[in-house]
Amino acid sequence: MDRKPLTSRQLAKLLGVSQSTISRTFSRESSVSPKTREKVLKAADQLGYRPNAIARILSKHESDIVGVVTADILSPFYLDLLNQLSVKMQKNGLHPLLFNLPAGADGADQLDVLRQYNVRNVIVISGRIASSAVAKWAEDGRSVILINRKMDANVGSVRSDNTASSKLVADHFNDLGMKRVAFIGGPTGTPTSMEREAAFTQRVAELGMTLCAIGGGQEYSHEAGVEAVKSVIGKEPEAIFFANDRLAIGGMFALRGELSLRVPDDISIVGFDDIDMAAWTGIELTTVRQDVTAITDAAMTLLEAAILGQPGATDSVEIPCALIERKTTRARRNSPA
Amino acid sequence: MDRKPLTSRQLAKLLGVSQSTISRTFSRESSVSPKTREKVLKAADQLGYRPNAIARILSKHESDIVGVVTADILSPFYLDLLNQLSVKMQKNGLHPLLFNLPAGADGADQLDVLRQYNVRNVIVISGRIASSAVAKWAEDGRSVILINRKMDANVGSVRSDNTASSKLVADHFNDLGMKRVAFIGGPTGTPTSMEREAAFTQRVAELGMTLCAIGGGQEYSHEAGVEAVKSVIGKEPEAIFFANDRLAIGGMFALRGELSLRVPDDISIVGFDDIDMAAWTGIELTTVRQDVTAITDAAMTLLEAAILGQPGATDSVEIPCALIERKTTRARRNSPA
DNA sequence: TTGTAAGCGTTATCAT
DNA sequence: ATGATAACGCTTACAA
Repeated sequence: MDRKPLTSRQLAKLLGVSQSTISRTFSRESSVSPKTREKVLKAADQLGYRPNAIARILSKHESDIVGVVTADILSPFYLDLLNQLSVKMQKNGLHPLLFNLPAGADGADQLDVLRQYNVRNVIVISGRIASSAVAKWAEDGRSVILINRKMDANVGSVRSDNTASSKLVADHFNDLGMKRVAFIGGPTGTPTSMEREAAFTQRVAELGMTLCAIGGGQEYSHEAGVEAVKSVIGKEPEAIFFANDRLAIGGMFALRGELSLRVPDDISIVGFDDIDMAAWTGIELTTVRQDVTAITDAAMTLLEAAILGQPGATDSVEIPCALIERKTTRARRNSPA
Repeated sequence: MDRKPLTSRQLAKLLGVSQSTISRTFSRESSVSPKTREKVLKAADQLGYRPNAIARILSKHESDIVGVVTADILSPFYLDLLNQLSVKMQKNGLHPLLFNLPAGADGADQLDVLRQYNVRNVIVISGRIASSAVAKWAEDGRSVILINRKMDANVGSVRSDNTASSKLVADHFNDLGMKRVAFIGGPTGTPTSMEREAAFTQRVAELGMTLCAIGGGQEYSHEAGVEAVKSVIGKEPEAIFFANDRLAIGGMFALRGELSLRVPDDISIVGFDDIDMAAWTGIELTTVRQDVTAITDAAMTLLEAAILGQPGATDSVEIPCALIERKTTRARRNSPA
């Protein structure tokens, strides 16, 4: 019923103090006598007074709203990321204004809107946003933090270490005695997928295994995994590394179903991400775990630096991944290993 | 580099018009001559002027920010919901400010924050927010739209029709010639799960089948599905209805794996939601589809009504669900059907 | 149609 | 430590 919230001016009048006194008791380091501060705080609490955030933003030119730009949040991995990010932001008094890029959008419009809201800091989870838009944003004194994406521009980024972890997979296959291995990638041209492929390929060669096939190139979807496996199975790989878990699980189902092969007895497979499904009874996929907690923690650190104007805000941090061995890899049959 | 965005006052001076003229050309139905309007628009475009949203909100007391309160967005179903909701909001010039309730939060604080931002409209996806907080919000002239949740208070809601669709499942089992069926629910006390159970139970009785077991009561998780199936299998049900797809898929894996039963040859199962996994090769779960598109469309309709102050904003709309028959149900063995 | 001026609810800079 | 008062960038009567 109290349609109009109390303003600082009204509260001030009620307490017989000046409006600035109210303002001061609600801003950090300001000079108010403990006595009046307490009086104000108590009255505010009783009457339900809250400083108006919009007015504060207008006056201070800085808001505690943080733009979060995403696109195609299909994967549970992104969900997890968004989840953790949003609770951590809240814990720090920051509020995520969400922008989900529709098909075809390059993010420039969205950043424009953010600018209208006096937002200075943005976290980008989507790979689809245009570099030029990001660069322009960063140029006029605003900050952007890229997740799992790299850019030359002067922006912060936090990414999983695709290179080291993909080598881990090659090493694992080698330990298992594999000779012929395959890679199944995500959409052609995706930096992430390309990095994983390059590192895996290189390490495979170093170890003297042969990369007998490369598949994928479509979407990061279950069905793409199914199809890719079929296109690759003719080359008789003993082990397949998939660019993510969805592909891998699709591949596993195709292998066990239509192709009548046993995983891991006949063929080993490894995914990437460690989405929660990967651990499920009946799936138990060996995979590379992206440390979402570490990623979001790092992102928050960069964000805090950006807000405080500290130098670290444009750091580029790389988060190590771990190989989680579950039940889809096994030593090669007839292998001495 | 242009750290300070152009203001309407500066633009006005540049064009030799008054500041209000600028304001007027950017507000809907205002009296500006076509000539000056065009002049202003052109200059604004060239110089990159954008009206400052924060100042507008402060002045107009209404913002195009919409609060979105969620919790435990684990399920792909919620992901889909959030995804669609966010793109549809954007399409209407609305911006979702995301609040992800941390464990133990009842949402009151989050609504308080929203109030500080002059936001009037909130969409609640979480079942965890306290009714009292919602009621209080609705009372002081603000609107809330509940998704898949019902409340007595004067608030809008859009929900899937749990009752009718659960009966559909019972009918399906009956058509298949089943005699003994079971239900596996979500967390005890969850309204959604209770509704599904009640309707299913009632219809099962009406059709003369026997409900031989009720399981679940833990989380909506894969592992809970695995465990629940084990606890229920002793009663020898011929078909099981799960309160959601995650449970059902967990149950299916347990059935096919540890329990060595064939699905659907030995036992039929049906889920709820129709998350994308349900359609995957190798899963192909028969399930009740929640029409996320219809749900989000309805939510947007309510939202628009709320914004325009129209009466429909507190409607309670129910969205029908469809039974999607895939490969986890089959006529009972030795059944005449 | 256009301009003037008074808010909107803060913060910040002065005095006192 | 506290109180005036001028921004902040807009919207909106009211006047011209």
